[in-house]
Parts: sequence; C-alpha cells; structure tokens
Amino acid sequence: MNDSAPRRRGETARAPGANRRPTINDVARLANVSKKTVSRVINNAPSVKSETREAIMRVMHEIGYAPDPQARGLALRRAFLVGLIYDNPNPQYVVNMQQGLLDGLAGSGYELVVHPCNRASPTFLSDLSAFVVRQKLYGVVLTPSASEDERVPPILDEAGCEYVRIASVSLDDASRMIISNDQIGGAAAGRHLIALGHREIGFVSGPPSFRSSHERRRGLETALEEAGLSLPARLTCEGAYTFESGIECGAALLSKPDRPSAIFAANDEMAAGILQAARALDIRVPDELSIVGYDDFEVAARVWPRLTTVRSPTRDIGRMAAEKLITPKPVAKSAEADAEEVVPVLIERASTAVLAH
Amino acid sequence: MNDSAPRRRGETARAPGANRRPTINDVARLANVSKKTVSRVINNAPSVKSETREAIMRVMHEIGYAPDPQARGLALRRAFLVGLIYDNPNPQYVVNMQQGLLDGLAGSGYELVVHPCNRASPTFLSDLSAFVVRQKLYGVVLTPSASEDERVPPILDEAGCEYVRIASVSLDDASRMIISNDQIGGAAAGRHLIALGHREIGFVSGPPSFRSSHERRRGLETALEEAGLSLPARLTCEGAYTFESGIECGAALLSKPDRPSAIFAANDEMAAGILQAARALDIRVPDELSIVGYDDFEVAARVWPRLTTVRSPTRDIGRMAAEKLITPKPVAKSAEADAEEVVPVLIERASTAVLAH
DNA sequence: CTGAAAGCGCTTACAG
DNA sequence: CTGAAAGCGCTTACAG
Repeated sequence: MNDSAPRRRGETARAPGANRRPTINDVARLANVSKKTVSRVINNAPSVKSETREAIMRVMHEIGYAPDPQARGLALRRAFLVGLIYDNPNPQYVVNMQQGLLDGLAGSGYELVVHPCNRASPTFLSDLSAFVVRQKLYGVVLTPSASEDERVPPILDEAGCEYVRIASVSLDDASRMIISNDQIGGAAAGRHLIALGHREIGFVSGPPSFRSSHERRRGLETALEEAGLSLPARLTCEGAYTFESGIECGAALLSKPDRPSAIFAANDEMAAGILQAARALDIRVPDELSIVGYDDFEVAARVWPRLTTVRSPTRDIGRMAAEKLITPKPVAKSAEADAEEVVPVLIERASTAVLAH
Repeated sequence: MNDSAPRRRGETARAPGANRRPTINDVARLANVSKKTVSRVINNAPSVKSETREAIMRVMHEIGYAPDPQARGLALRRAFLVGLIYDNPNPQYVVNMQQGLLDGLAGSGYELVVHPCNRASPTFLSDLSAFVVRQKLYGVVLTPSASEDERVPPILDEAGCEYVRIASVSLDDASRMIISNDQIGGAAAGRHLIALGHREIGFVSGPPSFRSSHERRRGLETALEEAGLSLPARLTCEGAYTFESGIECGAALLSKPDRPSAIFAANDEMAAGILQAARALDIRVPDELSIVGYDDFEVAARVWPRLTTVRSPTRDIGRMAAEKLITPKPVAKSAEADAEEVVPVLIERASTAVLAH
C-alpha cells in the first residue's frame, strides 16, 4: 500500500509493505530469526526459547501474518481440509450435520468440503478414493449409511486419511466413533406408546441399508417384549425414509380391518406421510391413531397435529465428530479416548394419545 | 509400503513403482519431455505438437496421473476451491443450493467449501475477507441476503476473488449475476388469487433485509393494481421467513373481524405457520381462507392441505451460478454473456380455492 | 514448438 | 535452542 521502498528480487530483499500477504520470510526478517524458527512457533514445537517465541508472535500479530494453508499442506503432504461424506436423502439431516461440523471446526484452520455420494453406484469406492487422494484430505466424517460400509475404512487408511464414523452402534475403534444409540430412541418411542395403552403397534422401517432403521426397530421390539408384546409381520412395512414411502406404508397398514392403534415410524418424514395417509382414510390422529416419528427435524413441528418424536441431536453429533477428528490421537493405547455417544430423548407432542376404548 | 528398490535422492532418481502418487516428473520422464511441456498439456496451452500432447496424455492415463491441486494452487497463487457464502436461515434452501453448486462443479476440479455468515455481526466483512484471502479461494457464490450487500464485492475484488451473485434483480455486471425474478413469482401468486375471486388479499413479508421479500410483495401489488385493487397496510404483516413468524402473522391477520379471504406468504415456511394459525382459529383452508406460499420446498407438500406455492428452481440456480463462476470470462466487452435468469412458476395445490360467497 | 532455472510459502531431515 | 540446505509438485518468465 504505502510502499516507497525500492523493489528488489530475492526472498529476503522483497519490499516490505507491498500489497501482498506477509510470508514466513517477512516474519523471520522482522524478528531477526530464521524461517525455521518461525516455523517452529507456527507448529508449536517445544524447543523455542520463550522470549524468541514471544518476539516472533508479536511480529506475526503486528503484520497480520497467517500461514498459508496451501504451502503448509504441500510441505506436509496433506491439505487442511475435512470432508463430509454423506448419502442421507434428508436435507435437514445434512444441514444440521454440516452446521455441527462447522461448529467443531471453527477456529481450527480446517475448512469443510462437502461430498455427497451414492453407495449403490459402481464407482462409489473409486470416486471416494480419488476425492480423498487428490485433495489429500486431512480426514473425513462419515455419516450413515456411508459410515456403515466396511469397504470404506481400508480405503481411507490406505490413503492416509483420518476418519470418524457416525453410526447407531459402535463399528470401529472408540477413537473413530460417535454413537447415536438409536436403539435407545426406538425403545423410548415404544415405551411411550405402551404406556398410553397401545397393544397393536405398527412399525414403518427405513431402507434396510441403513443400520439406524434396524436399531430403531430393535428398540421398539425391546419395549414390546418388556410388556409381553411382540411386533407381528402384518404390522410392519418397509419404507425408504421418504415422505412418499410414509404415505404408502400408512395406506397399507391403515386400510386393513385389523389396523394398529399406533404406529412408530423410523423417521419424521415417514411419520408425516402416515399422517396424510390417515387423513385420506378419515382416521383421526391422535384420537383413533397415535403416531411417533424419529429425528425431531423441523417437519415434526410443521404438520398437524405436531408429531411426538425422538430427538437425536444431529448438530451436536456433528460438532463432536469434527472435534474428535481434528484432535490429535493419543499415542498410548491405554490413553485411548472413549467412544463418544449421545442419548436420544422422546419429545411428546400432539400426535399420540391414550388408547381409546 | 512394498518398496524394495533402493532409496535414492533427487527428483528423477526416485524409485518408480513405489507406493506414492505419480507426479509431473514421472510423466515427464516416461514421456521423454520436460516437465514444462507436461505442464503445458495440463493447462491446455496451444503450443504443443499434437503428437507430443497425445504421447503425454497417454502416459498420464497409463500411470493414473492427476495434477496435485495444492501444488498447482501454490504456483498459481490461488486455490481450486469455490466457496458458498450464505446467511439464509432455511436449511432446505441451503441444501438445494449446495446440490446445484455441486452439480455445476462436478468434474471441474474445483471443490466446494461452505461458509455460513451473519451480516449483522460486526466482524462479518473481516471474517469474509480473512476466509477468502487465507484460503485464496478461486471464487465464491453469494446467496441472498449476503449477495445483496454492496460492501461485499469491493472486498472480493480487492482479494482477487471471483464471484457470482444470486439475487431477485440485477445488482451487478451481467457476468456476475443470476437473477431469480421474484417479482414475476409474486405477480403469479397475486393473479392466481385474484382469478379465484379474492379481493381482500393479505401479505406476510420476510425480513426487510432480504430483497426477495420486497420483490415478492411488489409482484403481488402489480397483480392487484392490474385488477384495480391495492394492498392496504392493515392486511400486511412483517414476518421473518420462519415458521414461528408465520404463526404470529397468521394470528394477527386472521383474528381481526375484517380478515382477508386470502394470504400470500413470502415463503412456504411462513405459509405453513399461517395454516396452523388458521387451524387454531377454526378457519378452514381453503374453504374460508386461501393461502399461497413461495419456494415450493418440501414443507409445501408435507402440510395439509398441501400448499399452492411459487416454485423457484433453487438447485438449477446453483448449477448455473457454479458454471458461470468457473467459466473463463470473455475478454472482449462486446462478447459479454447475458445475465442468466430463471422464471418462477405457480404450482397449484390444495390451499387455494374460489372465494366462497 | 520445447526446456533449464527460479520461485510459490511452507516443512523435514541434518547439523551445530 | 537455532539455522542453511533441500524439497513438496507445480508454474511463470526467459530463452532458444
């Protein structure tokens, strides 16, 4: 900007104050040390005299120096980028997760790169590998159902890419897992309906490729068993975690003469679909039919009646996953961190009621 | 890993076949040319003999070479990253936009980095500037309302960062705009309600900081004027593009004795809120009240009755913005591309009906 | 049409 | 505790 010094060539001779970002050489020159020592400060190396360190940090602050992540990355053979790998069809899930990851990455120097994928594609694994290798990602956060694919971790290990998996149950080392405990959530939904007096409880699953769907069902079954009940096949329907599949399953379960008095849907989108199916059949909710969803995404409070559902703290999970990913791993096996987990909770709203006799 | 060749030093002497990514030097050596010529092929420089080019490309393909974006970026003083800058509170908007950007970036070599922001924050501009400068982003896509902030473009220009703005109306050079034409959408909503016989039509706005809210209102007013009608202040309410603000505005407009027979809400979230407010007041939709939303996001088809709304193709807009951003700008002013735009269309569903007498 | 040299802004051995 | 040299994988002048 206010550069009146003559312009010369060479790394230490460049005119200071010119309209360009300060580099490690500027810091070194102004602090009267070598760039290697500046590098030590940047990387928090222990062996720097504290006076030297402070002087260097003062210079950095004065000239507004920030290390170039690209140059550091080239030297370190990795990028300061974290990837979000997802194949979940629910936009609300993706946004919440992403927001949580950004929370966890804030101020860390890592940026978030988003990467949707399709497990069913024949190029799923090669695409993922190419993405990770080409960008030299520091690490990735895997969300369901991609996180449940056992072909993925070896590929990431091979590429030297860290990862954290988010799943209903533990599938990996504790240091690489965030557990959402969907079975607990499913049991909470089941117990709620049973406490209201329901005995004929239906279940609408998600796609079988999602572990969460099985876990939520298993939770319901646990609650039923506790009460001496069971989940007969005639009261179940395979959905796809979509609104449309909720409508279809709702119509299928509710048009029978021996229809359930309550339905637990494995997510809110399908619960909203069941609600519309009930309306089309003139079945009043919750007077004649109770419905429980799962997720507590926005749709749960948009429909009428507002859905009783199970809240899983997606954004918190994202934050935890990001923090875990970028936290340096302890070297000693004994010092290994526990797997982190969250506990889903039931949110009572207006779509469930005491069984009418 | 399985490297049994003797390890030597120097760039051309490294053991081929070792478990590492091929570099430009490997290609050069195998193709018997200098790395500079390989670089020319990578960058599509015209002055390469076509035989040489083909030979080099064959080698690249054989050894699975892909240039390292980080190293290219360091040399070129920019990153192969594109940022999405957003402050829209609607997750569906964000996901749709993001998906569109990924569509437009697919295969380009650019990755998408997401960056939420808050225009009201005192550090909004400095945060944005720091983000762009530090990461040396190639460019950013600005979405409303951040795209409407005239303080932003100079900062990006200063940083040498390309940008494309998405907005209701043209705010910049045609080469930097994607226009969503919200006024046309608002007029479509208004004409639809007028055609159904409505005369007392209410309007629930978004936050005044969003240009789209004003444009949608202006469209409604245009339609009203065409029919010799107007929008009185008593039939308007300022919302915030949120479901809750829709409930509040709905309650406010509908609890008056001279309530409107129809309401146009500036987005679907608020329209869903108005629907709930109407239900609480025992006002039947569409028999006693018609409601039109805007966006045609998923919520529009989840509520009951399903919302008549105006569809703006968010994902398409995203794709167009990404393509525009990474397409090299024509040098000649005369060859400048037109501003791209989309035209919103009315989607008729079940929340609107002929005015009952 | 093609190449040798220097450089982008950092870090890793290797010395001292 | 600190530094000079070489290197990460590319590209930009500059030559020829």
